[in-house]
Amino acid sequence: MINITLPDGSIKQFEKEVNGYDIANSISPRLAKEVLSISVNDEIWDLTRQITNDSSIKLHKFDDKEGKHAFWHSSAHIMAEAIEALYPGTKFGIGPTIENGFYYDIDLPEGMVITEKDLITIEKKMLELARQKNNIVRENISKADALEMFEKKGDQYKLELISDLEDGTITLYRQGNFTDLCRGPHLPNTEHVKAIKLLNVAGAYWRGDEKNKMLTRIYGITFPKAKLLDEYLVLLEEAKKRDHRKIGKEMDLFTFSPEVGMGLPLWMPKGAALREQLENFLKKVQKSFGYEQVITPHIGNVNLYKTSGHYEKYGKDSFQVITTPQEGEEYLLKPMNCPHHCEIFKARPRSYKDLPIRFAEFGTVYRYEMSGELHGLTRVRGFTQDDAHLFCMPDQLKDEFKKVIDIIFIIFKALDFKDFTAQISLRDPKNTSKYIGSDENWEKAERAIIEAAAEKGLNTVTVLGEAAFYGPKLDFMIKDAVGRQWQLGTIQVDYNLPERFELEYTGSDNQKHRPVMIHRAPFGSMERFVAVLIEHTAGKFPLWLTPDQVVILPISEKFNEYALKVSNILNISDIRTVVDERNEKIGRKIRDNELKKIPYLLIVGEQEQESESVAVRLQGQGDKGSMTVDEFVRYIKNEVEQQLASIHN
RNA sequence: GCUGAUGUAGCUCAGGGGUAGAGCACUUCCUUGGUAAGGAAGAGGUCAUGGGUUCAAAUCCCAUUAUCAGCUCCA
Repeated sequence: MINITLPDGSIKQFEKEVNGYDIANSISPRLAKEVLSISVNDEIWDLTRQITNDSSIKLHKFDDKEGKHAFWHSSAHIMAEAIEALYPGTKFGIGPTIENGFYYDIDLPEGMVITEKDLITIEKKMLELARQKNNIVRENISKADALEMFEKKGDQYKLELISDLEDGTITLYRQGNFTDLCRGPHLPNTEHVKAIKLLNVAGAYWRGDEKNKMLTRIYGITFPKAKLLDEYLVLLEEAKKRDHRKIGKEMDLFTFSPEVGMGLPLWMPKGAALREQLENFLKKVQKSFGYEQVITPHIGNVNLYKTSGHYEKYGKDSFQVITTPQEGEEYLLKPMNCPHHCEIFKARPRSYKDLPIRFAEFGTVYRYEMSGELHGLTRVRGFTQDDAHLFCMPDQLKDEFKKVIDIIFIIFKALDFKDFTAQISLRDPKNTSKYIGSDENWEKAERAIIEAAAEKGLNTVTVLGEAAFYGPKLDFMIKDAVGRQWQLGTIQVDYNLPERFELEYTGSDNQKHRPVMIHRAPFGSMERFVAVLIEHTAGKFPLWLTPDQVVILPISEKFNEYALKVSNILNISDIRTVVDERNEKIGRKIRDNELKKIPYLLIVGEQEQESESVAVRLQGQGDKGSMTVDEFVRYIKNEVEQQLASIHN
């Protein structure tokens, strides 16, 4: 007699051992049809695996994360089966599931390539295989047998994977003519896979190491119903419409020119206006947190970066040194602001009474990113950090750190960024040579971050090996329109640069002490932040921020007067006269054309000359009815002030 | 940097060894008071750049360059 506890706490009894499929069937035939995998005592199993002891279980359908995982994992196997059939001799790397779908890394026989056109053929083959309704069978195998089997197949990638596994834990999955090394779990049968879309094909290094051979990676996604696939494809299309590169072009926010250079954005008037609003907003917040603005040059002597350690780490991969008519004199385009701010700290003796000192600068820096890395505004070679460096006593560190988290919260709240990941990035304990500074300082710094984040009640994920070379970080990641994660805000604790720059303050004991440094940039960079902001709002910025208030008075001699009133309170970068004396009706035509480009629009159309009343409509907010221009100005002023007030509180 | 794809008018794209195409945008005129109006006419392109093959190249081949997707990297 076996007791199976269901998620609601009820217990079902079975005469003898059962599997997930039997349990589902005992509840309802419909469930049995839809169920894909099962959690047994919090371990995910195949439906067909026999449960021999009392267990608590949960059945997973496609709606569950666990169900999707099994579904896509099996789909990856079906794809591999199809590829093996179509391209005999192909060797297989790994084929995991990802957030949306799966991929498989394959090594095609010499001379063969798969291009996007071939994906349709593979899709068809996959559907054909899925329709064969093959059972997917799990099999335990000894390490020796597994090695022998893949040796025979000549699949060196699987052999490499197997050699890293413990004997006794190795399982194979078999469906049709295809067998793969796999931990599982899988669907019981291929028939569940009804809709298949292979999305793209790209290169990927074996085991993610650029020294290894590059394999062909095929990405795909599958669904149990064709309708779900259609919905997903529509979603993808919608996401592409929010791409900041597309919207940026349409709204005339920024552009690139090959003449200027790749990865060097040119901000157009509206984009510059948007940036200015963001900068003003953050400056105001920072001022209330006791920051002081500083300004430093765009270049610095090479020695500055040799002192900081950046030159040794990044020198050869950076824009190269700038020489001068003076023999031996070398400068570097500023790749970061920290060393400059350290020198400001050093410029005069500091007392413990002055700390913390907080130097802020919208500092433009230049980094030679690899050409394949450049991506719209999210990854560029010249960008402006909303940078600040806080110098404090060790016992002030945690408090200061928490205050920076507060600033980031203010920003994310103001711009309605709810869906972010807070990532604690620590150094890789197995490879400490990549980092500078003593173990003791690293431990102190890492502890400070972990504690501060915990005390702020942040849900964090911890990633080893993601720290900066001088210290650990707390990074705030946000996804773009198509689900790629980008790091925005970052807070870093640093005991090392103060040592390298020999920074000191005089303590209450009249002794010299070393301050601790916090590097932080809540936006990350203006460029990347604007990019993510565009994708989150689809270009419909909040009123207080938008550069695109266009006021149009179709037929009115008072246009200039009105425009001035409105522009005094709004950040209007584009007010266009639409009154043409020769033909007063021309105004309408311009307005229609403008409309196409402007996602957020104020239209003020005069209705009755005598009363000076206008029709106001905020695009995206509907009609606001009739009001006079003065009323309109007051209304907008009020709106903007309210928005700003609610943010700053 | 690596693998693959792409580069044709301001934008979105079709075409393709022998006068360069469409829609939208732009200019002028006509019609039209209201959130992507209609009509007529016009302007706009060494088909990314440089070589090669050919009687002939925007088209085929090679190289370069930029963009896109992914990998790697990200102070």
